[in-house]
Amino acid sequence: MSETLSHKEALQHSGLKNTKQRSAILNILEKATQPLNADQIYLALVTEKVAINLSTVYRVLNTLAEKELIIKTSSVSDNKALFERNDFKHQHHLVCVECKEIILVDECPFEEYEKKLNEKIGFTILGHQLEIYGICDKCQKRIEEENKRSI
Amino acid sequence: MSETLSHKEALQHSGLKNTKQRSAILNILEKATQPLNADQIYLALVTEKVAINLSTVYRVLNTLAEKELIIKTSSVSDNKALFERNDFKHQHHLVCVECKEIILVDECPFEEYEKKLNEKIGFTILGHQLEIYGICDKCQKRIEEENKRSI
DNA sequence: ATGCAAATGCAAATCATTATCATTTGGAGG
DNA sequence: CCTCCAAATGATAATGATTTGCATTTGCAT
Repeated sequence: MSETLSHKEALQHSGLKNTKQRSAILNILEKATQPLNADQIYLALVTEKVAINLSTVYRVLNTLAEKELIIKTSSVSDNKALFERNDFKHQHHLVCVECKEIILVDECPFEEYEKKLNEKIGFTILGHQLEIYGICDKCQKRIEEENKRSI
Repeated sequence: MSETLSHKEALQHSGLKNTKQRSAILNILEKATQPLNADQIYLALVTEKVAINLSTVYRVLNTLAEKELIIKTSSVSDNKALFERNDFKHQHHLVCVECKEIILVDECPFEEYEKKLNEKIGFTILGHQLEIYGICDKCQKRIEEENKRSI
């Protein structure tokens, strides 16, 4: 299976052993459509009958994030760290305040902006993290329906 | 003192009592040059001889954030919530990865970007949160000095 | 001045995460 | 294929960040 082969290579390349637990966690994040917290990942593993300790989940996640195989982010609305696969694509999160779903988008408006900041403040930019809040298409439609019904 | 008068009015306007603790916390955040976590706020209050319980600090911060008198943010590098005054100005954080200082900037590149997202994905944007990582001017100079010395 | 609901102090509890140590495992090397 | 050992894990305890419950205090309307 070429997916686990690339995990094995990625782990090797990072000087990490290819353990069942690490591979399983990378698989979970590979399949996920949005960033997950440690507990969600743990539950997904349990659901797939992978024997693992929650403390190991935390340790593995932090290790993989340190090696940049995955990305650790956070969310203002939660007091929990979030993790997502690192495709080495540059993406941002759209967070629906209704259903809490996170939509990943590729567009980024920063090139010009970062140049401007560098010139103006002398700040050497290494990266950024952007979360956009709003309401997704689905929830907008649902809310419109509900508004119609309440008339 | 017109500062505490405006706090009193802001609290009243939000349906909250004007307690010593709330006023003191708003003052701390008013004076701060960057977002602070609960422990930093608690220590600043203690330093100013304000008698308060840490659990009250948490409670007051969450109450004020709920009423949008202050803003609750988070930082990926910490497992701690951050709080800052809400000037109703639109600002972003530049985070120096060296000294951890947070610099507030007014510039925002989002108008065009948000229009584009709305058209493309049908996402109704209500707001965003942006953290930019890099190295501030001061630390760049210090690092250059150190590099010169190590030759 | 009074009374009452909101707010606070305090301590305990909960939640999210990390540390410690005994045991297991991946994989290099022979 | 076997051995050995350092890395990794399981299990549990601990820690740090935050929240909760309840008795008491306080802001403020009357």
